[in-house]
Amino acid sequence: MYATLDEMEHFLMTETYMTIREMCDAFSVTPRTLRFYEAKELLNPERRGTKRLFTRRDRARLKLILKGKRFGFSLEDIRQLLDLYDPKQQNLPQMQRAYDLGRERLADLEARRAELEAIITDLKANLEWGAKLLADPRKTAAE
Amino acid sequence: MYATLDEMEHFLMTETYMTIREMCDAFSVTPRTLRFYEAKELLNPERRGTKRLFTRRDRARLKLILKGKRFGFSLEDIRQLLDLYDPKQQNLPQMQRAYDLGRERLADLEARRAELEAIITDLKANLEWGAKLLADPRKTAAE
DNA sequence: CGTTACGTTGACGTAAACGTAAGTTCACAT
DNA sequence: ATGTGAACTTACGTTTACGTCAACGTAACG
Repeated sequence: MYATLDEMEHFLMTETYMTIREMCDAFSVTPRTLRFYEAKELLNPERRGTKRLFTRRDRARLKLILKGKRFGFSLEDIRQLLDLYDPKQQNLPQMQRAYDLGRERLADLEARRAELEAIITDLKANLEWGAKLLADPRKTAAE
Repeated sequence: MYATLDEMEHFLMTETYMTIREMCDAFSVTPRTLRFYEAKELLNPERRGTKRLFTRRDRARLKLILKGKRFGFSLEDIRQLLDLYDPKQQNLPQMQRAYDLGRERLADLEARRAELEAIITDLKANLEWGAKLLADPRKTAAE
């Protein structure tokens, strides 16, 4: 589809509108997924007649959605985070709420980072132990 | 239930067996969840008669399960990781497979760590921008 | 003008991860 | 002997996040 990844990135950043198929190819999702996200108000593409036209805003949001999912956030969690990222807000009380919510999320994410760090360290140690065992099975009984 | 967290930790580490209720209280899960994990072969408590007795091994595994879930791993993903952590393995080919799988997971986790780092940085920047806006709303129009 | 390709809206199906209710059993106190 | 409480099994229900038709619209191509 694209000669290089950079070419795709450029397309993603510059192009004003993208069709559903272009979106699917660019993000490796199915049309069903995009329509589902729209139904859940995570995206809201414009329409030319009946067809969807995804904007840069939709692309930015989709990126965040996919990342969020990889960290075990539900779509509902993500929807709330998205509002925070959206420079379309101007209602002050609502902004304050989004801000507070954002600080909570940040604390949560930093806690996760610590956890993740621990898990990685742990797994590494375990793998090294496994490597030794595989290299010299006689050591099996050793502490 | 416990006077301090340390007391609970001590209980978790020293006690040989725990009932399903003790497990639920200690890990904030429901009985259904523990039985479900057993059915999926993520845990295998011993039995006194018909009742489940959870061992230290079960507790260690449950800890990992809950962590894994927080990072978006499926129970099936986790089941495979658990075998890797288990010092009960002696089958060599199976160990080799677990080892290889573990290295893949490690790469995956390190990639996630990078992503998480990026997300945190991003969110921080966003929050600071939000803080300024909240402090001085007139700046709304500024770049 | 037909058909091929792409897109749309329902509507129903499905896998994962439990929730929930119904009925049973077993230890133990009254 | 009987009730009370905790745990058990069996089985169907629920939520999330889509997959998978079916039936239709429309734009373009030969």
